[in-house]
Amino acid sequence: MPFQNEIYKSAFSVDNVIFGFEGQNLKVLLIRRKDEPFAGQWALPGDIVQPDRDLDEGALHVLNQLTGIENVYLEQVHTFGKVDRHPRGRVITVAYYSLIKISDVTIRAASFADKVEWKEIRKIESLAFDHFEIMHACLKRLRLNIKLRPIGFELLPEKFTLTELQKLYESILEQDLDKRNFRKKILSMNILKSFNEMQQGVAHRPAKLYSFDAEKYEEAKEKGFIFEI
Amino acid sequence: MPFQNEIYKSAFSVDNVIFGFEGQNLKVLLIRRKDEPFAGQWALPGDIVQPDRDLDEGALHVLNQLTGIENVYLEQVHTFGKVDRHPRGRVITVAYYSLIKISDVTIRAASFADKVEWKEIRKIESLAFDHFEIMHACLKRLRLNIKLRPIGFELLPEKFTLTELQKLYESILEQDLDKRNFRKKILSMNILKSFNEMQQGVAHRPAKLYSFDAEKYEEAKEKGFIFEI
DNA sequence: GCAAAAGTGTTTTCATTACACCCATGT
DNA sequence: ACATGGGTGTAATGAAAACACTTTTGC
Repeated sequence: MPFQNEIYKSAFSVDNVIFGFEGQNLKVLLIRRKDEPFAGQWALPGDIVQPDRDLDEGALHVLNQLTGIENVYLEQVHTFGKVDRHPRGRVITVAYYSLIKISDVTIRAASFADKVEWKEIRKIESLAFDHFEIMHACLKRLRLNIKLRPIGFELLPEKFTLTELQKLYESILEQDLDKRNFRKKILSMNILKSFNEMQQGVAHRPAKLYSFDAEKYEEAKEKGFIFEI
Repeated sequence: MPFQNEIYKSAFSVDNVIFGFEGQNLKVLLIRRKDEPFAGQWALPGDIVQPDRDLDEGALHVLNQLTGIENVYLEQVHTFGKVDRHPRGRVITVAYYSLIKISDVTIRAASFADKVEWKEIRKIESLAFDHFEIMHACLKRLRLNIKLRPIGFELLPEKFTLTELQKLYESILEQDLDKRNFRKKILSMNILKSFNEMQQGVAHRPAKLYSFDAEKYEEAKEKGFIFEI
């Protein structure tokens, strides 16, 4: 086998596009690389896959190192394997995205990163390796999935207002939605539970708080309900 | 590192689910394995990825070896990497599917296969490794994509009748479609060209022949047309 | 009392569904 | 002449889109 004795001999890695939502903006968790190649540049968090670790576990491990959290929505998107995508040799990478609630985590630097930060996705202009392309492939997939599965809630705090949910959809889909139609549609699905609890300390009429009701959703699904925005 | 000195030490491969359509049935091209493990069993055609070959090329190479053809619709679906998916060590495999016109090709055995055959997808009950699962992941993806992109034509001869097209959709989606509504929808898209040519030698009124007009489709797409069945 | 976002229904428009009979050909 | 699939239109239904004003709070 070729490359038998090289460190970077055909290796595979996982990269994880970690999405979060804050202040009406979709964000991505990036690291600043400590080492060459691309030292000092922003990149997606990723890691070489250990021979005794499943791919999904590898992606979760990366996330766990940066945030300490364990249970998150994770989805495999695509595998990038161009021969020359890594300057040091053949590295095939499996791209994942995760959805997390920014307010629930505190990020911390990891061994492979010098700095870790949430970046607004719309302001990112380039990344190390082919990570910019990877990020966009994941965003594209997220756009598709968020319309067909109730995963948007993964990005919001446990309790949220309907307007927050709408803003989330608008920022991911990059299109404005009609307030009345959006609320009508979501509420008619019957997959939210509401509380007798209101938003606090806002300088306007406070909004009602809701949360996603996974049980109701499962029941509805049994009966043939199909989520669609 | 485990598997350090074995041939199968962390390797990656591609597997290609090659779909074809014949006699109102969706089929898949399978090989019968010559060697252990799983010698004598049916499996998806696949190969180890050479270090100097892109993943897509790897998938096309497999197809080319079995059929001799080169230009086909190819799509990456998912990467399977469970630690124990291969009995001889860690092998991560990238799954693709291809769509080909059965009538255009003659299949031939390849070095790694003892026999190569088109099998009706509905009659396949098990495959070597985790190939059954892989095949179904690809079928699921095909079902999704065929509704959103004009790729069904890849499975039909250059010229086809509307009923053939409908049967193709019905067999992939596993649901019956209304003849009048189907024709209305397809024809209203304006992405087919028709010929003054009819089906020959059938014991009923001969049907008109159509083919997919890629140019018209591209033009329509520019103007915002979105294919959807 | 003013600014700011919450909350709420009705009408119009368009796409989807359901449905049945005559036509052209081979045997 | 009969069997077989080809070809065609209209009405009913339901989902999506468009649209504007009143309410509640903090300051």
